Amino acid sequence: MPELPEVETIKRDLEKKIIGRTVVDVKSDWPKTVKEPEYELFEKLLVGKKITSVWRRAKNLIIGLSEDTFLLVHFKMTGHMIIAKASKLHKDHWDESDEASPLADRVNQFIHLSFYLDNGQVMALSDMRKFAKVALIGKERLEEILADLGPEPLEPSFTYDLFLERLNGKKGPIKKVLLEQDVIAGIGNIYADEILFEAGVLPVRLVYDLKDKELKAIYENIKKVLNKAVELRGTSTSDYRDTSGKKGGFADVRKVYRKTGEPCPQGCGGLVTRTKIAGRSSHYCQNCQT
DNA sequence: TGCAGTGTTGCTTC
DNA sequence: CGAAGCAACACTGC
Repeated sequence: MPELPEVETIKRDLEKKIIGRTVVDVKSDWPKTVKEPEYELFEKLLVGKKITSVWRRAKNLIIGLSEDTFLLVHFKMTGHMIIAKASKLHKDHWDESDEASPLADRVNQFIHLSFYLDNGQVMALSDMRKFAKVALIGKERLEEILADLGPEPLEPSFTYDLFLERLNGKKGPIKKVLLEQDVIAGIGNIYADEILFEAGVLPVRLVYDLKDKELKAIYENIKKVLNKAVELRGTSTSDYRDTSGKKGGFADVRKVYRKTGEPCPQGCGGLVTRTKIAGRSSHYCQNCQT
């Protein structure tokens, strides 16, 4: 699930926990996670590199390393990063009474790539479905990979005019277009549904058909919903956890996503309905959204 | 028991 | 060419 708010949460945690550390070892039981360079070289190149910065672009996490190299991480469906003492990642050391331990949860068994650091800690990629991808690349390659992404919706530079410009000429339902990373970067299925609910706009509505007032409401709620989700450290409907293994708080305040059949939270008397748009399940209130 | 559904994206197919 | 479908993988719930 890691969408913009989840990756932002990971980024902020990592900034506090890993900057200045040096990678001393790399291990993986699923080398396919590494896209480039080939795994053996990836491991070899990483050892000895110092972590200098942590960034986010759309749903990508970027870890800046010495010698102008970058570790690019995309979490896809179930990936997330865990920081723990190296000893905590082995079952022998599992303390079941420790709620904050990543091992208090079903996280450890899905760790497929581990970066051992020079302070006895590990940064570990936990990823049940093994879709996550990482790459170790230079600046030019990084820029090439990120080149097609649309604007960052939480940046002040993402103005209403820019939003309109990005939507201009886009075909199909608004829900589908909100998910397109080259139009606006970072929105996924959960937040697209929540944004459209707050805006009172049905997900099937065609972009060219939306009125000024509706466009404005969507624009404002992109910022509002994403900011709220960042504040609450993301959504954990399933496997997502922060770097300490804790769940995000947005799942508790979400209004429609995966609430099919429940009464509308606005109390309008309608029920939350589910439909499929562009192959993705979409949740909305037939009463409040028009 | 079995199969549809799950947060993403990029490749294949039509 | 664009759009739709599916594959990558593992698990949950009906």
